[in-house]
Amino acid sequence: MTEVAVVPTRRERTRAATVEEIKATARQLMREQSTTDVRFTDIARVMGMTPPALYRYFADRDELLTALIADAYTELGRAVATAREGREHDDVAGRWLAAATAYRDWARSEPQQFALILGLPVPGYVAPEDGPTHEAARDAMAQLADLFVRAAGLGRLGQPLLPEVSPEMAACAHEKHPELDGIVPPESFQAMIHAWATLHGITSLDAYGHFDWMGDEAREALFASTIRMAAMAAGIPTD
Amino acid sequence: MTEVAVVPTRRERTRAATVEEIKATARQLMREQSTTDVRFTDIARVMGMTPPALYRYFADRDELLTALIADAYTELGRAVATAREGREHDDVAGRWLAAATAYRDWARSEPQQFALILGLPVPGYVAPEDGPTHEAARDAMAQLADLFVRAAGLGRLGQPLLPEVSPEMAACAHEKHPELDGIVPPESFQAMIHAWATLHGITSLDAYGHFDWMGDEAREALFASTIRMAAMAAGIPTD
DNA sequence: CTAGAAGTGTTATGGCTCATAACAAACAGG
DNA sequence: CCTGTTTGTTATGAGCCATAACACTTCTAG
Repeated sequence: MTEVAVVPTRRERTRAATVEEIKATARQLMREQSTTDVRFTDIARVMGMTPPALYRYFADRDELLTALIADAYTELGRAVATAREGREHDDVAGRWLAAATAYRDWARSEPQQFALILGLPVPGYVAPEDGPTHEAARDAMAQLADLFVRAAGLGRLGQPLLPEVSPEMAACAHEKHPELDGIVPPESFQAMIHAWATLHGITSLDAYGHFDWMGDEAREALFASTIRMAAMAAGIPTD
Repeated sequence: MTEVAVVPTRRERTRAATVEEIKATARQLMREQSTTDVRFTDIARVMGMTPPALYRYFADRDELLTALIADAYTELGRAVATAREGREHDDVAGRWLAAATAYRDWARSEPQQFALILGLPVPGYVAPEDGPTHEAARDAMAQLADLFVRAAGLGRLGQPLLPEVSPEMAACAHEKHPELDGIVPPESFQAMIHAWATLHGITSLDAYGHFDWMGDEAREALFASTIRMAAMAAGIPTD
């Protein structure tokens, strides 16, 4: 346990680079072919290798898929967090808008990866024990929760449009997110999920092309109004 | 053009029955395997046939997929319409709740088919010219529009939470849905899509298992509150 | 410096699926 | 009963996943 390799060796670096190249190539092919179904043959061909060589880096397609899911989940989270951090700490309205827009933009630019983490589980893929699949949901919630905690701390978290909460939801909030106790009231916890659902709905429909029948300007305006409505309904200040 | 076969022959009937059995088997396998990726081999095995026989009924996998998508779109529409018709004509609140619940229940019971029409377009599948893929969106909109038209006719369509509408959205409403002119104002048209986005978001997250971390009662309560919030925000009476 | 070990790539192979071709059996109408 | 259509079969080829066996490169220890 002493003297662990703090500095990666040359081999470790080249191996890591190859792993990254494989994943990047897979993502590129996913974009080009508009599918989450990646063929080892194609990845290898693009990389100038033969298919079996990929098995030195990933045991099978599921393992590659798991890595891609983990990456996607991380990248979506990072995109949202970065956008959020770009606004002042006390600009709650701006932070909600920025985070929501980042969520939407990432989904539109990477619809396959978005589907990978928040769509129907991929053919044949089974999420590993406590895997990152559902963690995307948890993380999205955590980022939203941070927004609500901050708004509450600033005393700017308004009452949601729907102030009633069922005992089950209140209990769920207390059990699953005890860190919010005394800070974000149950009705705001519920409203938080409402806001996320609205954001996720408009994003999904948009990312999968179901608003293609309307013009770009109208679609942008629709998204903006949806986010604004969600904020109003959730008690997020809209300034 | 005279004397077209109004009565299907025996052959036509058996053929249609086989087509239905193929589709039903495909749907069954989709459910059992939790995937939209259906293998001709499996369908044939379940039906006691050999794989090439299926090509007598569908030219290739895409054609079967197209048929399944068309069916799914029809069935979702029918499920929602049936639920809606189960309520009195003037029970606007009940109709919204019933329609939304049917939408969610169908998605939960048939997540693969739901993903087929409203998720990421399937690997390799290209929607035929004016195909039914995006029609699911149009149909969902039409059913919602009917609800709003009826509410407006009864004078019970309230002002939405967000009364402002961008010129682009107003123009889009006028161009794409001229039948609503003078009946459903632009801000309510916009609110209608907001309501659908919220419904679709909560439904997608639920159907794909992203609320599995909460108990069944909490999930039900969450759905009910979300639908109620959406109604309030859209100006649908909640009684 | 030089084996031997570890790592990384290749070709060869088996099993599975999609899809077509060629052929056989069942069926409808004169 | 006979003939053409429909519907099924077996045979076959191409492509992909995955493994096995083998070859080359790179690191490391003596």
